[in-house]
Amino acid sequence: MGLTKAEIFTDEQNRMATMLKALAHPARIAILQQIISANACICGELVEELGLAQATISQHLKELKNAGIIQGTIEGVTVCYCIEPKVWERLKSDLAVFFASYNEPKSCC
Amino acid sequence: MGLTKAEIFTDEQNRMATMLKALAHPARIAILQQIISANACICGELVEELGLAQATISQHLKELKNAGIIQGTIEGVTVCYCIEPKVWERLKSDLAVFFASYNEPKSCC
DNA sequence: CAAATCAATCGTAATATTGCAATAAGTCAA
DNA sequence: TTGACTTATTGCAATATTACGATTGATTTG
Repeated sequence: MGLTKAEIFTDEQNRMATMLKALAHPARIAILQQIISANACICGELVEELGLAQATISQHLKELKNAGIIQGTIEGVTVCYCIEPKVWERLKSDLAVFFASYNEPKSCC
Repeated sequence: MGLTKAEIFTDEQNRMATMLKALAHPARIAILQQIISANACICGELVEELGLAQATISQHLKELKNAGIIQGTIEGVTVCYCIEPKVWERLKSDLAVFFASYNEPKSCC
């Protein structure tokens, strides 16, 4: 169907999956790495750095923005993107909790 | 197109995106939580726990297995799934590094 | 061996995603 | 106001994903 049955899962599971999906593309990973390494923000330099069309980059930025991971501020002609600290920290800690919930193999198949 | 241009990204970015994509579905999050909380392993109990058809669960398990996150062992008639410790730990640490690469807002838009 | 049981696979339908060209929309500078 | 420039949006085309019924394959039990 291509349609997730969101109603049978918990809010936590849905939220987590949504955030992970926003990250689950190499272009979006690359965009985030660029934004982070440029310390402050970036705009259409992303189009030059990555080898994708402007429309494509804009679309990926939109998805990251929809997930709340980044924030975009219009600065004259350009748009400045940066990490949304609270969402970033929350996701970071949610993932840490999730991954910590598995504690080594005691006995297994 | 629906086809990612994997060749323009680094191996690291592609690998990370692939792993995240494997996690990026509420059913797969739920499956992993079940496997973890059942301490050892599980099999078709997942079909009962989650409200999805057997074929659907099997498909999700296959994706997790393809990503290397879980491992399945045939035990008679049933199949026992469990976390693959090494892959789990590696992903855990890769994500920790990724999320730690952003250190609070110094000055931003 | 036959029946029962469990899981994987196949086939199909209904979306979703990715990527881009073309175009629109916004802002600055002259 | 008119260009020039930057980003967003629209409209495709080409896959990919999600879900399930039906079937197949493997294994145990009667």
